[in-house]
Amino acid sequence: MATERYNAPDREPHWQKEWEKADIFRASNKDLRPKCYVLEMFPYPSGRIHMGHVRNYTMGDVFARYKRARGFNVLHPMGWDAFGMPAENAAMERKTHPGTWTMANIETMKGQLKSMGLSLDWSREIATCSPDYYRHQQRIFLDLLNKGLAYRRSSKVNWDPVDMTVLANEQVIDGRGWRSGALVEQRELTQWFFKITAYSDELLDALGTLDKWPEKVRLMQANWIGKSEGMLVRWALDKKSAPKGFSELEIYTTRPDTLFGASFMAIAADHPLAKAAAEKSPELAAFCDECRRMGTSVADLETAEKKGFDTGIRAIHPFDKEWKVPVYVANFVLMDYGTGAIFACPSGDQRDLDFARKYHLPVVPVILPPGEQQATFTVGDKAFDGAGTMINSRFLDGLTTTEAFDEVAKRLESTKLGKKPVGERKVNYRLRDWGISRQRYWGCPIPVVHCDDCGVVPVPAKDLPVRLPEDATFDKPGNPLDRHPIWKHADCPKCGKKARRETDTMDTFVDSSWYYARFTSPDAKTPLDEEAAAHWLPVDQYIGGIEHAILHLLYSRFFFRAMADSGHGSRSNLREPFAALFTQGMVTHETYKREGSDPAQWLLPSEIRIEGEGASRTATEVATGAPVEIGDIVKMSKSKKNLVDPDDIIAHWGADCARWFMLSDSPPERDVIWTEAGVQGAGRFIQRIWRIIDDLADKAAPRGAEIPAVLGPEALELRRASHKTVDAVARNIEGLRFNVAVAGLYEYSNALSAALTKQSNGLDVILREAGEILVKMIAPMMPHLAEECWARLGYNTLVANEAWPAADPALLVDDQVTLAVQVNGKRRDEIVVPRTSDAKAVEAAALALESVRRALDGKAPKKVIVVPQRIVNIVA
RNA sequence: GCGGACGUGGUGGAACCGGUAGACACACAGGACUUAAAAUCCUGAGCUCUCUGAGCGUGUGGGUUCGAGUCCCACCGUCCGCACCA
Repeated sequence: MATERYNAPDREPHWQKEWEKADIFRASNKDLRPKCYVLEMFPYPSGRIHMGHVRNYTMGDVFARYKRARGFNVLHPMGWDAFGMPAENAAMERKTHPGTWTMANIETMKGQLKSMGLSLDWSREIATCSPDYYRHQQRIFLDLLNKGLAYRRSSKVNWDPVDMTVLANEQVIDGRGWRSGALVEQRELTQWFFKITAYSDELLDALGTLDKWPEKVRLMQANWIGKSEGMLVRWALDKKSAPKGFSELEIYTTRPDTLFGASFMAIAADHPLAKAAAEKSPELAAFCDECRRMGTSVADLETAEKKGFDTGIRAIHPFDKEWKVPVYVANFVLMDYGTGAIFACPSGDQRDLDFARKYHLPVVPVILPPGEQQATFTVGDKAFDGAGTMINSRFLDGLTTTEAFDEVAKRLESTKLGKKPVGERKVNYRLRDWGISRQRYWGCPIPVVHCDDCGVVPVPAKDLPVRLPEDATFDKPGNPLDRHPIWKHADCPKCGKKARRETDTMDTFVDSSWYYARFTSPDAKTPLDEEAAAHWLPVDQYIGGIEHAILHLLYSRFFFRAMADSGHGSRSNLREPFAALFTQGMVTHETYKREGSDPAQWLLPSEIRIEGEGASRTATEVATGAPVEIGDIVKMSKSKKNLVDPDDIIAHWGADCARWFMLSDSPPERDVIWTEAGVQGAGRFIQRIWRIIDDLADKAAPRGAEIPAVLGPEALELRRASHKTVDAVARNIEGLRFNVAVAGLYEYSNALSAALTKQSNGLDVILREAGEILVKMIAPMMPHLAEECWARLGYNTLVANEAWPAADPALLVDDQVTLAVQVNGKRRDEIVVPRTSDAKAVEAAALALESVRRALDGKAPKKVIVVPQRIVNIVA
């Protein structure tokens, strides 16, 4: 008996080589077995993998390996989201080329991923920064352009005047650029857009079909799309008060039913009418400026009170020429939603009510909430925005809210102002088109040329890819493509005259909007091989972080459709790319900072030592012996330095240990706390499995031994446990409840070690079965250890190629069942009866119990409820 | 403000469709082995009490039910998302 400890760091590379030699994870497009496409969100090659990657890829790998064992033809590819800002920043800081930096990172991280023992098909590897990838993206872009799904328009951007670059909203902090600290300007810039709004309804409706997506993500996307059904209503302006050239004001409302509660109109500071009015009033102009400044900072918005300024303009109520309503510029009205103008009904909208109270504007209740009396109903400081009965609303009085909406719509649609109807029904969306222009180097070039005569001219398909110039410079701010001496000079493909290349590159979300589809045919001459796409797609299980709930996942859903509609679909006419989505939680860790440091000086977990337990735990810095404060448990991050390096864990404990830890205890969708104790626990379990198999290999019957017809009780008990566990673990892996599967495996190994000390008829044969079952069950989770155990059991094959063990249904049910016995709902005892006992026999057995008689205290039971195989409840 | 999720031992968490609450693990305590330690193995443990028994117990308070962690209502707390969306 070899009682040596299992040396994971020594054995893991061996098995990784064996898998590679056997090339077992390569997926064939021609395989006839049912397919299963398992995908984890591909990483940005930032330099090294982190624990979040370890968790994400472990989950995907368990699922992929399990599905392989279940006989599926599994596609499990990996690639690199390789374009993006950090590479350019690194280029600036270290004077390397973004491409060099990125490729070096990919090499490192690929090695790290390999050391995790993932069952990946590396033959399909994609890096989005490779011209072999982005040439196809450019091709798709041109086809979208052709279909009108890509277009240019002027739009406002956050401009950093120091870095000379456009910033995303999240890069603007307190009105300043996140890197430069410069005050961000709002600039009008002509930008490229994708027409995602053309799919608003489809994207919203199809959410209903994504039943294997988390409800939370679907809800977030639905809110993001933000569909509302309302009306556009044109209000005539009182001629005497209106600026020249303005005769009406068009507003958007979702509550035309409350039209008779109108108290004032409110328009955005950027509304043309506001601008016109401001020309004559310096005070108004000043107010508008103030509103615009507010727009930059979210923190200001949160605390800002509702403010307005009376323009002096009066609007005429659509149902009453004599009724004039003041027009205010208000800081809470947004120019880019609806028409940038609203009518306000204070009794039905809290915001309007606050405003009306502040400026002493009329508040007329028009909806009587259910259960209220009109005579006594008054509006205090709470608006009522629910459904009810119309009051104070002339011809609408007595109608329900919905009926009133329809009635107003009907009347406004048939009334004319000028030549057009006063009102029309209008569905509005919060969703805006996707701006994809980035004034940066390290992204996919937008393949068009600007010609003075011909305008925007697409680069002909035969000239793709438009490659990034290798010799760009990164020594100063601004767009390296724009200042490159020759790159942007191109001849117009149409007329041949000198023209300028587009110097914007695409948002990296474009790259990740179709990589999953490219994996199905990574070498195809066209963006997609429609046969391969039809074969593999949709992705059967997609796994990634919740932070991509909206943008990446919504863009991908859009882009996949847009591709299909511009000639790059799958043969199966699929619309949704991801059939099932799982969002895993973050990896968190305690934080450590030098005592009394302010600003905090954080220390790495590896730089400190912890003593004591529980509340009396203290930490000191290893290098200096200085005291260290133990802080909150938060997401692992560079800034808090609460990082554990996967390489260190793998080198010391092995990949299986890291994988097992990631799967244990915490439900996968919740955050997991990385602790040293947890790693040790996982490490102990690995040794325990090894000892069990080692011991079992000596005690068990030889391979292929027949299971005897009659088994001793211990043997039968173990056999039942084996088959029950197979069944439970399978169901838990299918449902991605890895922590529950892990608990089942712990329980099973307890049963197995106990069985190893027993004697029973046929036990040796059952031990052999049990050992093989155990190894096959841990194989998806701890694949290296499983191979080692498989070899110890006498095989020279790979357990990675073995089928998942079949659970015998006959062994999943027991002959005897234990029933709890309750008296008046309180558990008093339990009885063991044959599973097939009838209710009468169970009742008799329960009533005969001493504990039951004592609880009944001589009283006769009123009623006895017997739930077969579950419980007996005696009602006294 | 709106929307959503979640509250279970010292800790992470389990509990299928309303049927024995606390599986499994971590931490802890005791024991075995050892010169000793580590490792390993065994045992114990929700809380309380008048302790061979009983009471209480899944954030709080109600309700439905023979029976509620699970369903319903109200409240409290924590976390997340969106944010003046007309």
